[in-house]
Amino acid sequence: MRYSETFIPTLRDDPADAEVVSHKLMVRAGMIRKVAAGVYNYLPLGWRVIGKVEQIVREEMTRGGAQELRMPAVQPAELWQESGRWGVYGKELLRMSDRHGRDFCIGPTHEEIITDLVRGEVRSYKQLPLNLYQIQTKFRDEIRPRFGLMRGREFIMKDGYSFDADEAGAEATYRRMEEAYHRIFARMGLDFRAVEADSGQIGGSFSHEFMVLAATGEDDVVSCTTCDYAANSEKATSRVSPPEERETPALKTVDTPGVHSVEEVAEFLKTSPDRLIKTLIFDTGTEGDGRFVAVLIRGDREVNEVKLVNTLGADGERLTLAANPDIERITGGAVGFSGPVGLKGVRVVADRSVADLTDAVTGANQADRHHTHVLPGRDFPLGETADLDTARAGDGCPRCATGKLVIQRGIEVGHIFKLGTKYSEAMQATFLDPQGKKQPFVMGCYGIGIGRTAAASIEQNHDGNGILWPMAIAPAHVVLIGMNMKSEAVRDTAERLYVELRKRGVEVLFDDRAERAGVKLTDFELLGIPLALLVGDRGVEKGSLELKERKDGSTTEVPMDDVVDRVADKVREALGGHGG
RNA sequence: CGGGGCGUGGCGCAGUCAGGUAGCGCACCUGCUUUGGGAGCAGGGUGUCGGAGGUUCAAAUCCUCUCGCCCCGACCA
Repeated sequence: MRYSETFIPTLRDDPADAEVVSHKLMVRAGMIRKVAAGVYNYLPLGWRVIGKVEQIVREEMTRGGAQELRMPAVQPAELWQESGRWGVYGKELLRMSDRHGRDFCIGPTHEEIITDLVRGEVRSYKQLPLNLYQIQTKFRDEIRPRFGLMRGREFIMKDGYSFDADEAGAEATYRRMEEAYHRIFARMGLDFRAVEADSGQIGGSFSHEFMVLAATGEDDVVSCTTCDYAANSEKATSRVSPPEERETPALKTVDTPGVHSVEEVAEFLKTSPDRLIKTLIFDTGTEGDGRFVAVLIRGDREVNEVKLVNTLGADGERLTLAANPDIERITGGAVGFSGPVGLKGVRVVADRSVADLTDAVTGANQADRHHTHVLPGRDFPLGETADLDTARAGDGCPRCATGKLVIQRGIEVGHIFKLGTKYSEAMQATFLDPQGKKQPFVMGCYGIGIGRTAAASIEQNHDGNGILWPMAIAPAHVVLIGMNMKSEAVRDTAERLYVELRKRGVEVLFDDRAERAGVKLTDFELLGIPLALLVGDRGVEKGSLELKERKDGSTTEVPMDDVVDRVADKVREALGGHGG
């Protein structure tokens, strides 16, 4: 690439509408331009980065036994109705109709399409396993797109789907994909963690997210300081030790005038927040008897709503805390004094932390009154219990005995799910097993945000002057800078090196512009290409050129005759055995 | 959807409170000089001030509506 002929519109100032560093730098470096909220143009340099990321993904998916194909972006509503998701996917699904009034959507994901394809073609267990993927533009009408490529509405995703004959096969495929994902993100030089995750809207039995650790991440990653436990905060559990066990005298009701909050109650009754039982009335938003649910949790802990949604089988978008009049009707008392003792006609779910409590305190379902000396199981039935607790930094690790949990921010760049038979059953996608019996496919699905991965790399690798691309996904390996293109000697040397470097498989951005050296060096730093080879009169006369590392700004003198070898070696070394 | 903020040459912004000929920096174009860390001098304006309506002798500025964009929130008892 000759800089003078390439469309690289760099900017001196940060764009006014960008907040995070990857967004600012990708715009400034002339890699992306916004078209609408969450919708971008990918300019030549940005598109090269995307291409590099895609290529690494392809290579490792192939190694993991997957095959690339391509499905349509526009999908008919019927398939979504069949899977049941047309009704539940919500406003994120961009819907439209064609000239005949038939409903379509722009695919946010392709479980329906692939399941339809495979059920139509695969008849026998002998044709399994099958692992298919594509790299394609997706559209999700996000509530709030933001941060450039980190959360776009239109975005490029690698989505893969596997079909196995049984659980064991599906599990093996899942492991192969998990390994492939580790290789993919390691090759890109990212600092990441694979964490246990909630499977959310896609559904299924279990899943892992691949999180790039960065302060601007939108997710909280909970991990153990000593063992390898790591989970999304939506899913994370922790060891919560109960307060000291003690004898519980007979239940007593006491006046607590004007005392509402957990802290106030604990102080007023001379006890600690971890002996309180908070009772929260949730509204699932559905009609009928099961609409309201009372949730019990220890006073010093907080309900994890994602876990609650999963436990209740509720719709996460509809679940809210109940309105005050509803609370008063259900508990028969004032808001702020709810408690499980004598609570009737409503489903009660307790967090595990409540089961261990002795000599506890709860609201009495009357204004300004609480119960003391409450023993779960004795004073109220301890029916349904579940893990509903939000893990916190400093909590004990649930897996090892000694570790403490820490919380870091992470960017979700990949997500793998074991789907089981959720879609194959809903869509009656079956094959014949060796006994000639119909069986539903056991599925998995595997996503990677291509653009988001590029953005995450910048979040993790940048400095005050610009981007620091790892060699593997940089838009070029080296910038060949003609320091003064008016000098004939410089021009001739640079032109010769441009040819020779490319012959050696090095990707060169030849800065042949009639700009001053300072401008070129500044742009080199902004663009973040790992190496710069400086060709100036000084070096040409001396017979040695300067090779500059973007990462630390260091410069080494290389004899003219060795320059091509040296650059080629450095590139090969940085790619770690994977070709350019 | 709720709250807040912002829309003025390509980009970043001032001007809006207090109505009176649309500005600054960068970029861009021409010429000369300069050429190893964002050059200097001289000349050049490329704008329906997001849009529509209203008030006024007069609107970027005041009022109403509308569109777009950004941020926070949409469980925190």
